[in-house]
Amino acid sequence: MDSSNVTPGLQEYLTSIYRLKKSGKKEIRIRDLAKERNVRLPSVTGAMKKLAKMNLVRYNRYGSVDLTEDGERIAEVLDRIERDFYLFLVDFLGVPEEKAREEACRVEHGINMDTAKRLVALMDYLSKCLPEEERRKIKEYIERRIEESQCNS
Amino acid sequence: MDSSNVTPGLQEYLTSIYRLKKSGKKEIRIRDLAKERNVRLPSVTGAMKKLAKMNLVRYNRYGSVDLTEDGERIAEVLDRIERDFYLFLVDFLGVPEEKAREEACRVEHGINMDTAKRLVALMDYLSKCLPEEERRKIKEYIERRIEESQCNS
DNA sequence: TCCACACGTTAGATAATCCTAACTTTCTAA
DNA sequence: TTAGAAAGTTAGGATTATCTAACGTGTGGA
Repeated sequence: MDSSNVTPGLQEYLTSIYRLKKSGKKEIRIRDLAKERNVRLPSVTGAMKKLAKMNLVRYNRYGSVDLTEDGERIAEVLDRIERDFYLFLVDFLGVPEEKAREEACRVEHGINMDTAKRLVALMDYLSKCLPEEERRKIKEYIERRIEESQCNS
Repeated sequence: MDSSNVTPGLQEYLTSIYRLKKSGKKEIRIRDLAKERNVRLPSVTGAMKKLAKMNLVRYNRYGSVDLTEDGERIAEVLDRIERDFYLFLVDFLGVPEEKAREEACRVEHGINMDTAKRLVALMDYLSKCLPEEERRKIKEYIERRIEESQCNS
C-alpha cells in the first residue's frame, strides 16, 4: 500500500490525523478531524470507513481514530512534502505565510517525494553554500521583480 | 470571470485549447481535445457546454471550438504557471522531463500567479547572477543528496 | 437515576468528472 | 450521389467527496 493508491481527499485525512497526534493529542475523535479539515461530521465518518477498509486507520463506531503503521508511514511522507514546500515558499520565495500554507496543502498531492527531496537539497545548498549576504540579495531581487510586474499590470 | 471560478477539470480543457492554438492548429475539434486530454468524446462535449455557458469558449454543435477573450486570458495564465514550474523542476531540480511534465500539470491548479512569478524570479537570479560554474555545483549537490538518500532507504 | 446535549451515524441529495452504449450528423470516396 | 466511416451527441451510470436532515449513543450533572 503506497500513497498513490489513496485519493487526495483521503490523504488529507491521514495528514490531519498525523498532525493531531504529533501535536500531543492522546485521543483523536471524528469531531477533531471535522474541525481540522473544515468539513461536517458525516464526511469524516465516510472517510474513516474507507481508510479503515484499506487498513490505514483503526476506527470503531462511536470511538476514536488512530493510524495503523501503514497509515502512519504514508502520512509521514505527505506531511514532510507539504512542510518542505511550505518552507521553500516562505523562506526562499517570500510568499506570505497564510498563502503559502494553502498552496503547500494543495500542492502536497501533486508532487512526489523525490521532487520534494530535490527541493530540500536546493534549499540546503542555498543556505549552506551561499553567504547570508547573497541570500538577502536573492530575496530582494524577487521582491523587486514582483513590484515591477505589478506596475506593468 | 477569473480562473478561480473554473474547476480544475475545466481549466485543463482551456489550457489544452490554448496549446493547440499556439501549436498552429487553425480549427480545433472535439476529437483533438479528447486526444490531448486522454478522455473520451462525451467528456469533451460536456466540458465545452459548460465552458460555453461561462463564455470562455465559442462552441457550436458538431462544429469547432475556440477560446473567447476571457477564456484566452485565463488559459494564458494557467499555461504560464505550468511552464514556469516545469522549467524549475527540470532546469534547477533535475527532475526527469516526463515526471516533471506530470507534476507541473498537477501543480498548475494549486499555485497562483504571484508564486509562479516568484519562482521565475528565483530562477532568473540563479541564472544571471551566479556563474555557470556555481549552477553546475548546485545540480551536482542535488544529485549527490538524492543518491545518498537512496542508499539510506 | 436519568435525561439533555454533544457526539456520531445513516440516508439521501448534489456536484464534478469520467465512462459506455446507442444514436445522429458530417464528410469522403467510389 | 450515396453509403459507410469518422466525428459528435445524448442518455444513463459510476466514483469521489461533499452536504443537510433526521435518527442513534453515551455520559455527566441535577
